[in-house]
Amino acid sequence: MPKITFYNLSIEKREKLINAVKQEFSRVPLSQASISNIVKSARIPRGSFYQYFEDKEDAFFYLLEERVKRNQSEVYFLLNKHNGDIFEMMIAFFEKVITEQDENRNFLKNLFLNMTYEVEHEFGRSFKGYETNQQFVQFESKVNKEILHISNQDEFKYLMKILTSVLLRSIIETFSKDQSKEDALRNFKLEITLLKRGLKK
Amino acid sequence: MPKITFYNLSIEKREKLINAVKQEFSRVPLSQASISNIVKSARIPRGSFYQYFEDKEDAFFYLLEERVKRNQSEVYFLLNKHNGDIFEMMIAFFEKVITEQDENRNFLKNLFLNMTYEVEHEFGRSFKGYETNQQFVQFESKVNKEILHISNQDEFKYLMKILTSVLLRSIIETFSKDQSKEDALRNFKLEITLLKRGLKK
DNA sequence: TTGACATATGACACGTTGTCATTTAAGATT
DNA sequence: AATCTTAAATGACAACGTGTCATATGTCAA
Repeated sequence: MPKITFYNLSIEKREKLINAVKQEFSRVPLSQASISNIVKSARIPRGSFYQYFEDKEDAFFYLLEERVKRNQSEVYFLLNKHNGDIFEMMIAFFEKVITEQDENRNFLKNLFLNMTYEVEHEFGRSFKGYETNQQFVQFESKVNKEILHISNQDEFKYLMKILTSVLLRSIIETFSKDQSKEDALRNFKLEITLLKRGLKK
Repeated sequence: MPKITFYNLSIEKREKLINAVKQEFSRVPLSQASISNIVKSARIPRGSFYQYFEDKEDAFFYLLEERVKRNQSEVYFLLNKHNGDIFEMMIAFFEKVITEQDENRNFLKNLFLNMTYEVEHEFGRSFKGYETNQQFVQFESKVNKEILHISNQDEFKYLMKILTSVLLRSIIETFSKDQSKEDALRNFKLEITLLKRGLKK
């Protein structure tokens, strides 16, 4: 987590810093990003960076968390829009992510092509909320369970795990192969179809 | 790929080097591994390392590829053992990976908790073989398609994609949460059950 | 013995990281 | 206004890691 001093920053200075951070993580993935570049582009002395963040990772996860918060709103919105149909929500979410433009796209590309467990775990919160609160229950209540082939609470969790792992892998494939929106969507929809109807006769 | 000089090495020296490499990548994930440590533990001069490998990644992927080759044999073996039932093969493979012991386990843990796209792609070859040859067709021919709910060649590919992504995420979860073999297996089997019967009523 | 080629070696230049002693700023107190 | 106190800013620096390169050493054939 960013240090208190970060939050005490004036809006302008904070924006300047965030932009520099974003720029660096859009340029290269976390492992290749350099603090030297960030401070250079934000025009702050090196020591200052460490006044605001613990390290590279800290800055990266700050950015990621902001994105996850936006995702959560998006997920709610899409779930409502599709009347609680989780499959349709996933497809809409998939489409939204892969059509992101410009710097955001590069950030996402670097993010998805370098999905360590920690990053995946954080990103997964887009759908689950944070354990500490009741967001998962809240989320669950928005889902139309009528159409799902599950017999208990527990199975719903596994269903979500399956869906998010297929979603993630599809996004990764899209970015890695630079697939067109159309191709990517067709592939993902096909996988969802298979998932819905089952893999075994 | 390792350079020719690497393959010209005497068996003893090569073993010594490989062990040092393995040790380092069992200690920490790729991004944190250091060549300095490797050469120290292999007792070779720094320059020699670069005589054999391009860089850290090169050494890492060499190790990974060796593992993938072994996986391929294992997959064939397990597929035969279970009469072409791909679901049973997956479960058996899952069990084998998560019960790996000692240094191998640490290597795998670092591997799975830091699954970048490139690593995942390489690892995925455990099931698919290499594109350049007919291994995928060969693999496919060993699978009992009778029990699969697919209507064409193409759908089989998607089915494999789904299964491998669920398998991977399950392994990752097992390592990240340090689950017991029993818990992990129970969870994975449940997911396979859901996958088989379909997620939608 | 010599030449030609492959391999080995380790010092070095370069870049990056995180720290810390020092300076500067911002309030609070008298 | 002068002084004190605490927070924040600064940049030089030590420590470390990387990849290279000029030089040394080994090998083998002519």
